[in-house]
Amino acid sequence: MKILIVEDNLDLSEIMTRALEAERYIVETAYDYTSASRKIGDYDYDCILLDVMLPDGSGLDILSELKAAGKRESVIIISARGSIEDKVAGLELGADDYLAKPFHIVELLARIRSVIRRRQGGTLEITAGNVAIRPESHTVRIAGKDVSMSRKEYDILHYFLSRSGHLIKKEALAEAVWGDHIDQSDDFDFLYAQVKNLRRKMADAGADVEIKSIYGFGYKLLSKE
Amino acid sequence: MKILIVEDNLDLSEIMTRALEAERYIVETAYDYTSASRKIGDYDYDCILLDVMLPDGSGLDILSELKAAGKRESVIIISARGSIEDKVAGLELGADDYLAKPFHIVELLARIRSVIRRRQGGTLEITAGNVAIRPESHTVRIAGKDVSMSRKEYDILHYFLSRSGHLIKKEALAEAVWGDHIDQSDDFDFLYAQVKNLRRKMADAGADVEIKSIYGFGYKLLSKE
DNA sequence: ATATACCTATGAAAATACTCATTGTGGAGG
DNA sequence: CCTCCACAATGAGTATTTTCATAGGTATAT
Repeated sequence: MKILIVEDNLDLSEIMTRALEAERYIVETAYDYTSASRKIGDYDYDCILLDVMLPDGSGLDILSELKAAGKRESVIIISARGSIEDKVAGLELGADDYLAKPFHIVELLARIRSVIRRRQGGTLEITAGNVAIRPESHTVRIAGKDVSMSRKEYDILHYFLSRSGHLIKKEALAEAVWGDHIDQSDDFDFLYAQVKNLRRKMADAGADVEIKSIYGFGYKLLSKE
Repeated sequence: MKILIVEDNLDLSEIMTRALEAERYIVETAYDYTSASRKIGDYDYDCILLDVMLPDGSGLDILSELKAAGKRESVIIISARGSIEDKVAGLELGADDYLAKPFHIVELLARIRSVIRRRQGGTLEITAGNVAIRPESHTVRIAGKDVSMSRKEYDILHYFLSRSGHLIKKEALAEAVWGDHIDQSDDFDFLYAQVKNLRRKMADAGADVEIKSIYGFGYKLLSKE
């Protein structure tokens, strides 16, 4: 279980880190909006602890970005001022829980456990148009029908769905799906081949979104027409 | 480029983090021996900045573990006492560079660049017996001859070589090579199949080490007879 | 407009990876 | 020592992934 702590108060951040590591979570930390945003883009976490007040921005903006990107991380908002506005705003933006400072570490641990448990039970879907994948079951539905996908096809579709509408660079996609086995000298034939198959499967199944090519960069998942 | 900072002084750690992130490195931090050791086991970094004095152990022990595991991370030792012993001990244990506190951030950045540059040039090998792989070129040599390996075979061999002589659990191997696509309900047929092929290739090529089965657990790479 | 260079797409062949059914093997308990 | 059962290995069949040769597109410069 991988947790990201976004908190600019170093003392508090350290206390939380130690407590969570003692519980065998894998912990990473970010101290400001910028680095938090980058880390969330670069990695997948199971849970994010999000301070609202950051030196260079609001934690709530990170939350919006996250949801806009269709990412599935659970988020617990942590706010210094026990203010109702933050709580409401946070939960409306899709946060999973809220915790006001100061709090007891055991309280935090309990919330994390509960949030993670809830998430695993919930039939979480990532969707765009009539295309949906369920990471829990590794399953794809298009236009209401289950469609079988190979592993690479699934991985690519997952990557597209979690960044629906955004520009997806070939290099980033390759890195995400194929890992570090990519020589820069390589061409992207292996990628083209998979994208071709994925496109065909999506079209055959009647998907109302499609993988557009962006010349010189990569792809973008957009609704048809 | 992913860098791990192992440093118990939070102020210093934060300063370094900000400076490195500004240079577009991906930064993670650990504040003690235990969590550093775990993170190094769980992830691959390009460079590790290692403080010698940690609350619960010595950074030099982390260095030894790293080398024992055959991992290829570059390490820069950072020591508070500008002591000669630490420097000598660190470099003897295979550290790539040494930096005494206090230091200027630019100095640190220069060292990191140099260490990473050097590493990319160097023809690093991981070996056991007459079997060697060169991660840079994704190449395997057995008994002096290049042997071609498929991707999975290479990955498995890499995992074995970096843990030569140690017990390797099936679950850990599967996790490392296949990633998260493993249902616990699954059997390990896919793994058996790959191990079989790898064994045959190694034997055919005349390797003097072999993959032993450890009943109920997994495997171990040992010299023949 | 046209040429050009560079991207991207495609089908088919080749290589690789996985599954399944079956056989072999190690070790605990009788 | 034998039996049994879970674990591990195997070969063959199937599916997936990659490579290769070739063709089709897109932007830029002429």
